[in-house]
Amino acid sequence: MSGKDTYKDLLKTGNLKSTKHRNALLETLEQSGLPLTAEELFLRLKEKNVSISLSTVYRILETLVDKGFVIRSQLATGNKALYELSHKDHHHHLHCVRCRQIFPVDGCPLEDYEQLLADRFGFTVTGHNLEVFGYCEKCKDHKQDG
Amino acid sequence: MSGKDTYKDLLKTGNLKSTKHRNALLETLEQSGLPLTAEELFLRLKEKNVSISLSTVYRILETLVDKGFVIRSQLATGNKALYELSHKDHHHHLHCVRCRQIFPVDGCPLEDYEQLLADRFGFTVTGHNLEVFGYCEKCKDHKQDG
DNA sequence: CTCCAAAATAAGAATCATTCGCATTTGCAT
DNA sequence: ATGCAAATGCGAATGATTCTTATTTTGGAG
Ligand SMILES: [Mn+2]
Ligand SMILES: [Mn+2]
Ligand SMILES: [Zn+2]
Ligand SMILES: [Zn+2]
Repeated sequence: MSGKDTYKDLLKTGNLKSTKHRNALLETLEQSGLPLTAEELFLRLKEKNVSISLSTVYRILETLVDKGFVIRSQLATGNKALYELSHKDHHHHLHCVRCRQIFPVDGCPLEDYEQLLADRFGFTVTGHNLEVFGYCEKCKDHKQDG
Repeated sequence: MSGKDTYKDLLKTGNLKSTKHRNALLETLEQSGLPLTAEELFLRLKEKNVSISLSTVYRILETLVDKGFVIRSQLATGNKALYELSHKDHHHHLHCVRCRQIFPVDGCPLEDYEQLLADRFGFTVTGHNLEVFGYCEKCKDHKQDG
């Protein structure tokens, strides 16, 4: 499940060289399953004894976003960007405002809406971002707390 | 339509003093109708001969967001936050990726979805952000251009 | 109206995520 | 194996936002 060249073919489709940094970063994103910040990735790579510069993490992420292999998102409140693999099906996340946990939710409620926008406004939709805030099951009872 | 104390009552409901800066900023947001960055607000205030510091623009915006009078949002791609009045009905925006124009759209396609999230995941939704990207009517023909 | 304490502002420094510049190393086609 | 373009390391630079502190303004008490 974990090799140096696991993502060689994927990278090749983007005309990108297969480097240990790119493979390790992609593997880390895959193992996470949840979106991570550049710094979180940097730290997880360190734990795996992958020596890498934070600049390189950012550079690799930028490249992978350009190629469409990675999705970048940014919370309205948060200051750091989040990155996750895009090879999974399109989906969204629930953000618990108390414990900060992120819950992925399969599927998307916006397909009909995008068609409506095309019909009514002549707007050709190419993508969207949706983030939902609230209290997760464990935190809903503490809704009043600080 | 334009006075120094136009928003005195609104501000009072938030225990905020009615200052010329706050009134002018709120008036500018109201006149815009579209979300603006802190810097855009700063420049529009200058044009109105309102002498204000950029730090103050940020500080006022933070205060108004805390009180719920202003909505702050951040594009996944963009680096600057956008601010708009929240006293209007809940709505979303279309972002043209070519001409960068923003088109407000009344209404929200997510009410049913939020109920579904509550039922299926026990997640108590308190809010959401939705941004739709694509090509506006004028730009759709140039979809291939740089 | 005058005066005071609290709140708000100006100005610039500080912060922090992200990007850049350039020297060095690495991947990969030949 | 060789050479060159691509990738990386590392520190400096950038830019949006926040913070610090002195000064000014507001709203209310007297
Ligand atoms: Mn979606
Ligand atoms: Mn909405
Ligand atoms: Zn929670
Ligand atoms: Zn357009």
